[in-house]
Amino acid sequence: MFGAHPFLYRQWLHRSIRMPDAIDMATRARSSKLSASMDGQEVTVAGWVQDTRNLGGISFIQLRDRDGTVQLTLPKKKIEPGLFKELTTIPRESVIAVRGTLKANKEARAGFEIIPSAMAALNVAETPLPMGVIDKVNIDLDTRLSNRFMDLRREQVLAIFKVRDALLGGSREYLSSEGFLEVQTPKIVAAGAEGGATLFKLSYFGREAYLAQSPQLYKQSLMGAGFERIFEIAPAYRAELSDTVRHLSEFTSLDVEMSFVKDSDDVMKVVEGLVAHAITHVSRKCTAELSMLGIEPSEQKPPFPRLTHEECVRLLQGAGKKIEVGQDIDTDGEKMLGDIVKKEHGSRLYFITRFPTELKRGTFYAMRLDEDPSLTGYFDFEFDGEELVSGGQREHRLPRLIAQIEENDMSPEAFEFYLKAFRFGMPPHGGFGLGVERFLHMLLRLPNIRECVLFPRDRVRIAP
RNA sequence: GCCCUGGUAGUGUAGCGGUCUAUCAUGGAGCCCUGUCGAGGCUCCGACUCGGGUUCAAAUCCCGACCAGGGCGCCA
Repeated sequence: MFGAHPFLYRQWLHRSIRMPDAIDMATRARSSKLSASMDGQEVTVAGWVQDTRNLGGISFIQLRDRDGTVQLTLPKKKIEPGLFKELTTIPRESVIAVRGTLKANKEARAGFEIIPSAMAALNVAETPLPMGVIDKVNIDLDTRLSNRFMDLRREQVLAIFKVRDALLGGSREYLSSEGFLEVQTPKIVAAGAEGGATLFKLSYFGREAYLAQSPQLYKQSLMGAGFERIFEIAPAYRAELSDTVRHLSEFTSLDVEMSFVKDSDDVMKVVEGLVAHAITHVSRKCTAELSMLGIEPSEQKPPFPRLTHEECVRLLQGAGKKIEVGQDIDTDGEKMLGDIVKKEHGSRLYFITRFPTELKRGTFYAMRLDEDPSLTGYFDFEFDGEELVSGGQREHRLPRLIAQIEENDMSPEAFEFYLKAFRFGMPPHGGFGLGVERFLHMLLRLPNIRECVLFPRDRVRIAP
């Protein structure tokens, strides 16, 4: 790997220094563990040199780690000259370890500072940096993503991933408390849940295989297996030619499936319980991160409004949109609807229920309403006019399922492994899929969904 | 895939036929400064995406390629 960059490799060898005996990494404390109450103690800190302010007779260095920054203060007369010189001239973003004395001091913003007595330059950064970490100039998202390892050092970017962690943590907490079992299903599959156009094809020991676009068929198989209530948080792959601020080629899908439901409403209750709990969890746990991102914490209380697809169309017609009942709501209509529902129901979160069968055509496993087969029990769950969740009760009766597969011009033979589970005891069941990045995108009101992924994959980007 | 817009120092930009030896900020190199935290002062460094064309003259106009941004369709 280094073969292509001998220069970089050589430089790395030269500039890296073994940890000197004066610094014991076993005692290293992260910035959040230090406080003014430790006045006079010897401490070891390590991190990235974020900023150096050399005023001549005194210097200040902000040393950053995952938790924040700590200030190193170097009064020239009290620091050994060689150490002063080394610390004040090391390039920004170099990684260093420092031992020193913690001093409580009201003049320091944190209320304390560290007076260094020894340092180790663990990795000296080259200059100039490909992008600034704390510079006050804008950086294009494309530049940021091309230098993502450096972009992720920025505190507001890191904050997104701390929120993501809390969002998934809150989701797991809720689902676990509701008796759902966390599972993992294969991502290399022989057949897709929907049409073939959106599948990434790959060569599997000479045979054709695909990256899973959804765990749908496996989730349902597990209902046949008697797992009753399961969830999965895993990547899903879509080879759609979408190039927008809300699409990714690889995204994280939070999928839920549950047996013995009476109808889609049972599924909706889990959706709203999950979403409300996750938002509340984030609001309580990530106050600092939310404030850094300019987001007001909010606690959402279910139930959320439920509007039938037909009602939504009528609302849009009332607002002057050209649309007919039974017709799909386009992107513009979806956004309008988000505004209307917020105004009339006071909620950013709502369900669109009773989707017309015609609009869920690819979704052959959707159960249709007995009283009106032109409608399904399927719903979308929307957040500020963006689709967050799609789900509903599945068709568990084999003859109808086969008929619906055939109606979609697909061959039941291709789904044999899946259909087999319906022949030997399949309970009525339903579930949903939630786009984790979509959730973050809307919750944090980020301009682009790519912000929510460490290393996003889109139509053109496969590196880094 | 379609429509629109744009590519100028490491980064973000101004300029949009001659006055460009290309603006500003940020950054980098260096110097001064004992309380910085958007530090301050001084010096220097660093760029017109590529290929054709039009013109006396192209960063600037035209064509193509490549790259990027926004929108649509589709979807989580």
